[in-house]
Amino acid sequence: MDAQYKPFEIERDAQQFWDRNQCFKAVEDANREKFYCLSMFPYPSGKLHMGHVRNYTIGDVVSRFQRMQGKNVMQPMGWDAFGMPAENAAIQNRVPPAKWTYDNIDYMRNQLKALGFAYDWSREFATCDTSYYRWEQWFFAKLVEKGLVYKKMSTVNWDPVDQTVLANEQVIEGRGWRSGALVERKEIPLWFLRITDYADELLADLDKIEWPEQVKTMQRNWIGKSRGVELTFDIKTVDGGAAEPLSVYTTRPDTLLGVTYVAVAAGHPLARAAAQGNAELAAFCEECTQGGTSEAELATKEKRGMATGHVAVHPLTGREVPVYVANFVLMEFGTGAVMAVPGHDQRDWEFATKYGLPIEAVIADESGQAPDLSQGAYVEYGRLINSGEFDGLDFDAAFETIAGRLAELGRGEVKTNYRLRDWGVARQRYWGAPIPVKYGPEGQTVPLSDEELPVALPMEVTVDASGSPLKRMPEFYELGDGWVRETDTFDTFMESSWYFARFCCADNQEAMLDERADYWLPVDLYIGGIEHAILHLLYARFFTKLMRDLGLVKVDEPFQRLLTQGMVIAETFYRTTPNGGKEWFNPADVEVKRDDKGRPVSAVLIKDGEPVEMGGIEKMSKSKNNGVDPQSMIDRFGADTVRLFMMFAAPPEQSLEWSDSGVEGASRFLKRLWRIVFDHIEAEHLGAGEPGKLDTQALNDTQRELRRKTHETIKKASDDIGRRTTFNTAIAAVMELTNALSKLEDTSPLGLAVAREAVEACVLLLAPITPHACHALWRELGHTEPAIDATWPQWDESALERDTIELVVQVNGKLRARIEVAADAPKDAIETEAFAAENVQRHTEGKTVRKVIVVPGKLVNIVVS
RNA sequence: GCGGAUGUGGUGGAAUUGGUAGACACGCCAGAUUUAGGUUCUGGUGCCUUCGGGCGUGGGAGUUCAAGUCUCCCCAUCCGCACCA
Repeated sequence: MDAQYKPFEIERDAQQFWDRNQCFKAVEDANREKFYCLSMFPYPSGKLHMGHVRNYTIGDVVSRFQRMQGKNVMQPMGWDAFGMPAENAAIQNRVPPAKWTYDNIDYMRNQLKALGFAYDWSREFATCDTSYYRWEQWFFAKLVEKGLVYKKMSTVNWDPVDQTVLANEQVIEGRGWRSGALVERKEIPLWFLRITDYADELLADLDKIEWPEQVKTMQRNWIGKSRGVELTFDIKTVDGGAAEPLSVYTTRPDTLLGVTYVAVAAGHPLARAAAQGNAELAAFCEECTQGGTSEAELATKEKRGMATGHVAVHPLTGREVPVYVANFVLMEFGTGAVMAVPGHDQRDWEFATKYGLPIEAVIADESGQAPDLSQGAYVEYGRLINSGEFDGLDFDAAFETIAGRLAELGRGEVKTNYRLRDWGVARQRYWGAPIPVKYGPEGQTVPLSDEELPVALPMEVTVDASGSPLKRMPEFYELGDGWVRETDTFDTFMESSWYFARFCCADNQEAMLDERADYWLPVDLYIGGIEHAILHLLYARFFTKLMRDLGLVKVDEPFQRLLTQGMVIAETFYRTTPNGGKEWFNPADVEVKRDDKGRPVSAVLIKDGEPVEMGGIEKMSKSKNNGVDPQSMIDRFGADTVRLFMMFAAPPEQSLEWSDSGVEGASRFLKRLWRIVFDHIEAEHLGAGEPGKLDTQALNDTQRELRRKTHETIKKASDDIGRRTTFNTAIAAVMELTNALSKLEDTSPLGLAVAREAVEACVLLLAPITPHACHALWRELGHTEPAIDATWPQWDESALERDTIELVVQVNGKLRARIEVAADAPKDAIETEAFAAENVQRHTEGKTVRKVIVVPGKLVNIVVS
């Protein structure tokens, strides 16, 4: 054994061993408990970033840990390969998206291999492989047959200069990112999946899965199930005629008597009709179509409106209130119209204040009086006032009574609503899976049959900024006899909604899924960024239910446990350029100066020695140039050091701050571990050649203490990795054990035996985290079976027992003494001991003891006054 | 704007069930070895202090014998918002 830790040799050897023996190839085995561990697959953007390394290290640690628990583990990897960046790269570099994507995949695969992840590479695929998306097309066609798909008009961001549809990301402050043109909202027909049909099940099944509560809450709020009333207002037009009654939905029917106006979307038929004879209103409606479609943009922009001149007739009182067109009401949401109660809704209040509309109180505050509405709306529940016959009712009674009255009058009904909207899956882009539908000469819309599938995406294309090349390729869409193929492609969320199932049987060319999916599913632990908490995870859950209902899988939910990992962040550095912009410098090119307490005070660029500004700690990104390249770290320290640092620096759910000195610390620890094991083996050789038998009855105090530390560490690390997934504290515990081990100077046979137990525990407990070093060390310790297949160490409860324990003694909650008592000492003996302590006497002298609290095993608190 | 989180020494973090705040590591200081520097090893390190002790977990209130942990209000930062992935 080499006295020196040489990570590059060790890592090469270990990886070759695993590869040669196909250690991570997963085979279905009904007699063993399975564990399917999955990390969110990457988009092949070019090279791995630290976020990937963190994500995949977590998955790998859990996979290797579960394998050591004896489970049949499957950990696959693949590529989420469709998406906009490939098109953008194609425009910039004139490389076809397919070539760009597959080149990136080749590079990134090698990076993953260098990190030593225990993947079953035989299951690898990219979603842009025809052999993958053909089944998505097949599945979509089945959904069309089942009526779970429909086409309807929908709003998109339209760039009038580039004549193309823009993603929300491509709309910067209301303008197209390339053209700079003011973006317009445009209506086009698009394909939708009926996710709302599954809203109730998606909501209810959240109770079945072990996900972080915050993620479940976000999904519940996103689905947004509410109970309310849908009611109608009669409309009197400007000229005194009648128009179609206006339908609105409200969750606060108790405030119905406080309605002082109603508002409709600019695209609402009522608004369109009113605009016809009203140039000013028409101009306003036109203005409302400008700007992006994102909810954040709509919600934060200035609320504006204009009266239509029409009036709405209150369904209960007959009162006539004005009808406004408002820019914050959208056709996509609900009925495209809202009733406004400015007294009890803040947004309505602001709008009413701005346009001088009446604000009336119909809900009493806690004191039973009309609330003060001069500074804002009163939005709490309360008893009704100024509501005629409904006065005095509380929310529940008012809800039922008013809903009942509306129903009697044929003016409304109780209705359950969802915030969730159906999923628009069509994109007007090239680099995606073609939607498998054809259109006939008489307007027929027909899903493609099995014989017509797959529709392969043409690979040799020229991409420019003016939209999908498919729309300019008759050889793609012309089918003859007047039939044409759909040129839209799928939302890339479609591919990521079922890849976890395909990993179970990626080699099946005859079917989408087979019985192997029943063996592996559900995924036991799914790991990925919190940014996917809603969309991706909701769509994957939805797809699982669709696949179940088509008989393809047997599970209701795809991911039993979920771990949402935090971001990787780093310090930023910049200089202000002469034109007022900022030039960002990579942390690798900057040297930070510290004061004598170690506080960073300034920084200079290494290249020119001139100062740079410190811009604060931010998420690693291209725009701030603060990304640390994982490859350069692997090249410098080796994969184990990078993995160890990532797992040690923070618990997985929190953001992790990159620190060069932290990485050096991780490297130092591995060197130390290596030397401790080396020294131990040397000591064994210098001694009798064999460590003595571990006779637990014969241990002296020091030996017993180390042995207790060993077993405490095993217990803690097992719980930290297995249950809590707090790898940082598991590592800290092992570090404590190595610290104790290096203090031990005992070369007696029994001492060596106790030390060996500790050394082996360290190696095995760290094996999932730093697998290469532990692979080598385990072999050096004389084991022929590889560390990956070693049994996870078990703790011995009897080793944890103590004869005496230390208790703290508080006086009035302040720590005053520590006492050593027998582990089984009775309460009164503990009290006596506590009062006997010198410092306790000093603080209780001349005072009256009011109370004594004894918490067994923890403390004694003496309350005096 | 709406929804969800986070905030603890100079720094990353620990404290799992309301019970010793600061484990472990980084940094810094001192010493040893070596010395060109680094490496390695040992010890110290929350702040204030009249050396008795006092203060201290973003800020303010509250519950409790006891609060980083529970409740209320406020501030700051981050994530998501349906065509980024």
